[in-house]
Amino acid sequence: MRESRRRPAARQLLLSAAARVFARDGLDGATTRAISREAGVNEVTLFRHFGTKEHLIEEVMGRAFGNRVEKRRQVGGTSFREDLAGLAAAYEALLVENLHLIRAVVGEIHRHSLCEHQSLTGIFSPMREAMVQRIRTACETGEARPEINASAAADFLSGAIFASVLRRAMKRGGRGYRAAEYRDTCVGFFLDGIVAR
Amino acid sequence: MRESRRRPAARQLLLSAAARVFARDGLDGATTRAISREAGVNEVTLFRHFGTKEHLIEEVMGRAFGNRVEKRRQVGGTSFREDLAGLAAAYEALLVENLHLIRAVVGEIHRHSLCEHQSLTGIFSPMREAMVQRIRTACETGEARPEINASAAADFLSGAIFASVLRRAMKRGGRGYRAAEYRDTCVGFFLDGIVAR
DNA sequence: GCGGAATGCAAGCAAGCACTTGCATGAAAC
DNA sequence: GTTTCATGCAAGTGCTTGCTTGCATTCCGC
Repeated sequence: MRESRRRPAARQLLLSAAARVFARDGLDGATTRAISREAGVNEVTLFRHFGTKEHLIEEVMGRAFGNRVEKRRQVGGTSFREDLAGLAAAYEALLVENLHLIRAVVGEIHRHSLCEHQSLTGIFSPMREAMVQRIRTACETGEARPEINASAAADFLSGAIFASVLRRAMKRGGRGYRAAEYRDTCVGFFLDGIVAR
Repeated sequence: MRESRRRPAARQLLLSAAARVFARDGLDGATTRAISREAGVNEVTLFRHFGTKEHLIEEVMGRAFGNRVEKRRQVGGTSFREDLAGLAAAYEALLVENLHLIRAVVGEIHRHSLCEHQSLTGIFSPMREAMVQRIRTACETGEARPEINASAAADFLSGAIFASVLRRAMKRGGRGYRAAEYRDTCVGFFLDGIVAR
């Protein structure tokens, strides 16, 4: 990059500080003063680099979600069940890692110019795609019923994981089961259903 | 109520207007000016009634979620599958109905004094409880496998519904299937699993 | 060493914010 | 008819916000 010559320190400091402050205080709640203070940089420098707060938001979201290359979607397990459990665990870890930013996005992004699609596609799609692929393969190899809609199935499972992460983040007391335990239970329900036979 | 004598119009107008503006602009984004203008009352009246904006938020959330008596949890269907499908549809309708407020809560409530527990318990719990009950009954009557954890199962299904509502609200393009269709597919997965046998 | 780019610093501006004060009004309660 | 009380209105206070300006400093390539 051409802007990385000389002293590009401030820009990076500002971007990572902004991500933290956005996560902590929300997109609207985060002030340019707080961000620059967190970055250890003068507030003026923020505006010299990004022009407006809105541009800063766009850059932060783009880096956090958009341009991310997901490396975790390894599916090298032995069984369908193991692969799915692994994907569910990886997806949950990804969500937990970015939870505060996700909460900010869910609540506030609709009031900003940044396209909602771009910001969430980056974090939801890669993992979803991996699940869709694995389920589709399973349908072909006979591990899963062939008439299954792989996209809907992936949305179903990943949605349940997503909601559980959100629920754990909002509720004070626990729910009587631990995260990993709950995740495995979900994969079990997903694969076997709950109906007696 | 003793405060309903005389002219209690302003208070109710303010509460319903606040709910709309909070949903539209977020908790922080909503200004007392905008709320009072939407209510058609003077801004001063808002402060005379609620003292601070924070108290207003508490009242609105309490009325929207806390004191709500859920009447929709009728479970009079014939089969387990039908009952579950009905509960899922009712739950989704409830979520869609309050979606904007829920988004605001998810994104911003952690910055306000209002207890997170109270605000979300009211909207999530009643429907969840109905699901737990029905699943538990199914386990006893043999409609579902007896070793199923009814709480985890209800969280699983309702979580998937919740995430699908959020997903539809955020994504521009559709996903290739309609809401009802997807919901029924979820219930199907939930009951039967996706594994071939 | 010199020039230019990046950064810091002090100050400030216009706007918007939550919230207050003082006073007038009108309708209901007595 | 008088009192009471909810409400409206106009104005304003102190604070914070995003953003700007002008100028001094520091660092790096040439």
